Amino acid sequence: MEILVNLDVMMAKRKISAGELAERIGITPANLSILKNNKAKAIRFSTLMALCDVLACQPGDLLEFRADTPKEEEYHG
Amino acid sequence: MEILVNLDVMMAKRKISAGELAERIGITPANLSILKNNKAKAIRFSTLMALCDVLACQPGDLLEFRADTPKEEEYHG
DNA sequence: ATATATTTATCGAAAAACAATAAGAAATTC
DNA sequence: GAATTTCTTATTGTTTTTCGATAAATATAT
Repeated sequence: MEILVNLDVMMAKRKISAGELAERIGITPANLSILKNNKAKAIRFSTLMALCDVLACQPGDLLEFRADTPKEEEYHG
Repeated sequence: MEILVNLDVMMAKRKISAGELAERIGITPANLSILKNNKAKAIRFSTLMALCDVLACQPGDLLEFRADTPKEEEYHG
């Protein structure tokens, strides 16, 4: 059960690089990377807003609730 | 330009009260109220996850990016 | 290989969640 | 319409986490 940040998908759709996105939303590339790779534990609405603005999308395009990552055992055991 | 928390809509759909939701996701009613009434400036993924779990919904059902509240002038001016 | 882009890591500072609590306001019930 | 429950607002303090700044490591082209 987790929240995933699907920034990579939206970036691919918009053909925008991490560096450019970081610059346009006004955070450092280092911090954007943390967000993009699911290392963040929270997000400020100001940041989410900037992302939605620049990527022209909705929070639902960036955030996903995944109830479960099925375990190996369920496939093989 | 803002992020809105549409918790009230989802709560209405699920017929759940603020008190019960607070208890089930494990935060105080006071803090849930802040979230529900758009007074929060950020959200932890752990909280968003609990909300999505209990309400059986996606982040996109709870969070909305609104580009603009049209100003009076644009209607009358 | 060289240059560029991204990721990871560390440090410090500022912001904000959240608990606990109390008090006020608003619904609801009787 | 009074009592009761529920919700909201406010305050204080603690803890968590973002985020900037920076540097180093890694990956990705060219």
